[in-house]
Amino acid sequence: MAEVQRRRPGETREKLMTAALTLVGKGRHFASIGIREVTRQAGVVPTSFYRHFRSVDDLGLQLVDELGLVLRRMMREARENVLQADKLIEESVGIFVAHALANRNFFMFMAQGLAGESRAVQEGIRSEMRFFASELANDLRRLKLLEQLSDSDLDMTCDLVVRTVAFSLTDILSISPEDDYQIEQVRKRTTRFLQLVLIGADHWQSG
Amino acid sequence: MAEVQRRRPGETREKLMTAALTLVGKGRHFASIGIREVTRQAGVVPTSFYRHFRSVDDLGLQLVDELGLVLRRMMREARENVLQADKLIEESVGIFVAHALANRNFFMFMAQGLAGESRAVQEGIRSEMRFFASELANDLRRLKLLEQLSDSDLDMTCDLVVRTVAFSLTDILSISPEDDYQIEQVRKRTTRFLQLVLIGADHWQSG
DNA sequence: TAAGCATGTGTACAGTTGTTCACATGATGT
DNA sequence: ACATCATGTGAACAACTGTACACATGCTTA
Repeated sequence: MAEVQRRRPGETREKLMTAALTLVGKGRHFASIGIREVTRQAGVVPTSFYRHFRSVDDLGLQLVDELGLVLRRMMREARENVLQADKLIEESVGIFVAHALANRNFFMFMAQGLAGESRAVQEGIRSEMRFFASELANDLRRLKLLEQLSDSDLDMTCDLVVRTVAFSLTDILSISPEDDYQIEQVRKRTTRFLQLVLIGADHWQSG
Repeated sequence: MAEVQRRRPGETREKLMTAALTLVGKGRHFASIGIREVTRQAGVVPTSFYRHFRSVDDLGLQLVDELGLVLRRMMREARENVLQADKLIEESVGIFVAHALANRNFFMFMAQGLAGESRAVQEGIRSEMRFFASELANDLRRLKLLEQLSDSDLDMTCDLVVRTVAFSLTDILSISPEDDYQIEQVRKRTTRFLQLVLIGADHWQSG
């Protein structure tokens, strides 16, 4: 009676997750999305939702995990492409902006989640940011940059860097993706922000 | 038949706005709040809502205006209390944290709105932040601080300061208001962030 | 082959939603 | 005094919501 279901396992699960992201990308806020809405967007019957998620918040939590993967991919690319230290900031910001544009929906979800309504999602994203910051600290040590800073001062600096970049996210996402000029403006401004921060770190407790 | 209505004009309007803020303070996200929910919280019949607002988004817009007043009060207090330049950052951060705790719901609304679903609210909050940054730039000029910076570099610096503080907001709001220890931690960290930024600005284009 | 499991479907239902309508009240201006 | 206005009320509606249930399908393992 029903359709033939020659589908690979987890297909509907994926459809539901991308459906949620699609809705977010369309401007809806994650906190205002309902089960029926997601299933409708995914082209699936409402009941199917419960086969994979306990609630929309649960789906959000699993999205955070995938967000982690996206961030890790981004870090890897940055590490492969940023070779000389003098262009480090510009290159990194460029890669970040590119990823933000390529995974717009994911990053929108992230920006929303920071002040979202699910405490768990909030904590998940926060934890991803901490991880990102600590990896950044490792990289700086490896590149022998800011060597005079203590571990805790370096951590603070990286924390500030990650925050600054994260805030730029809201700038990028509020711009139409085709508006190259404005994107370029944000890229430049973010680069200057980070330069300012790193100059500050360089003179920290020594000026 | 109905109750006697010896009420001053705009009373229900206020009740509705504080009701919305109360819901936000209870952890709900503004984007997921409905008309009936607000009116229920305000102890008013649903129809009354339309007497004052076109929609929940409209109410949000008017909340942004009031948020502006809160921010201006905060600025005034900072200007009155911060006299000597050497304690400027610590004092300002202290005042900010105090206001964030005192007007928790308002600031939660602000944090949510930055990545919210109403483009208009988003733009409103962004504009408040710009205003705040430009006022800060004025103050720094008046206090003869960072004099060597060009106007545009000073603007950038102030922008970064405001962003950093705004991000700290999400830290503060994710902490229980009674957890004095954690609040103190955030205060210290934010202070160090700003010191880092200002040191960077001090050496900008000169190191 | 048969049993069990994961996955998907259709129907159903009670509760909630946004919105409209006709009406009641007190204040205001002429 | 009287008409008008701003504000508040209650009842009603169709549309939508989350969730439960019984059932169908194909895959896996024995």
